[in-house]
Amino acid sequence: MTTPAPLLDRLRDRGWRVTPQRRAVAEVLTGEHVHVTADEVLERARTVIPEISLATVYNTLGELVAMGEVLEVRASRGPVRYDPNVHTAHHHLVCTECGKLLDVTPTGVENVGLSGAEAHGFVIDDVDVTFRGRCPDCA
Amino acid sequence: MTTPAPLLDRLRDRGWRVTPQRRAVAEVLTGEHVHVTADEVLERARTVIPEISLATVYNTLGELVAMGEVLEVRASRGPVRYDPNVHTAHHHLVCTECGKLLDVTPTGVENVGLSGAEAHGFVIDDVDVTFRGRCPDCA
DNA sequence: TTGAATGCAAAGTGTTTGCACGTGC
DNA sequence: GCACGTGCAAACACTTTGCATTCAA
Repeated sequence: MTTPAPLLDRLRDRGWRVTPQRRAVAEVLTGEHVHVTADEVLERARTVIPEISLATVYNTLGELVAMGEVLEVRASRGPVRYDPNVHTAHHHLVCTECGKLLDVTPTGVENVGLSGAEAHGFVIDDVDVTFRGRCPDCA
Repeated sequence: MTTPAPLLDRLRDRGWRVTPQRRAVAEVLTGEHVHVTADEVLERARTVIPEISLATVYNTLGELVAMGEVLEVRASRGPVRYDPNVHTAHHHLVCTECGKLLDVTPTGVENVGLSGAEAHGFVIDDVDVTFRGRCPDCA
């Protein structure tokens, strides 16, 4: 139905052992769902593999994050959200009241970076820009 | 020894009931300690009020955050850090390996903002910019 | 005096881990 | 076949909560 996840191919190439569970998690993330929690991934993966466990979901998500295929997004409260949209630069807008989370791509922030001296010797992997406020419903 | 916390005055003006515990927490945050955890605040506050409880520390920190006097900083793992430096615009640099946390004030990022349309009707309170990477020790 | 703040401990939430069993390569 | 992945449940780290007691104003 959806596109046949090139994600899985990439993972196999990296030596990933492809199991039904991992495939299910990858498929959930390949869909259009933008910011899912581990529980939501579990719930959706269960429609394909009813016996998949939360531990496996966490394991898999953790590996995907480590491989740079998925981004962790933490709002002020509540569980971590996983964002499979790593290939389009974007930032986040989060409601401190209800936790609503939106993508934003403000103009003029794309080139946020650190000069050599400012990096304090760090190897920078990524920059996370989060706008906090209250959404129309909560304000 | 340090400056006599105008923070407390500000809080009293806002109708805060000033208790020894709250004073102790405020004093910890008035010091030069940049990014403290709730436990560290407890530990330091105990040197003044040995019987202060963790619950009170959390209560007080939560109120200070709600009042905008303290900022919450969440690294990838571990407990929330509290940053009393709200009056100088700055961003954070965090090591994804060991959790080390540094302040940075990169040039050219000060005016990060959202245009009306981009805000999606949100009332923006603040912007949080976090650079993630590995520190010299971990890289 | 009196409502707000405190301390304690128990409950909660989200995530990680240990280990026996199962399975992709 | 064997190392790696899985499911389960218990452990875990951090934070919040309920309630009787204390105390700042």
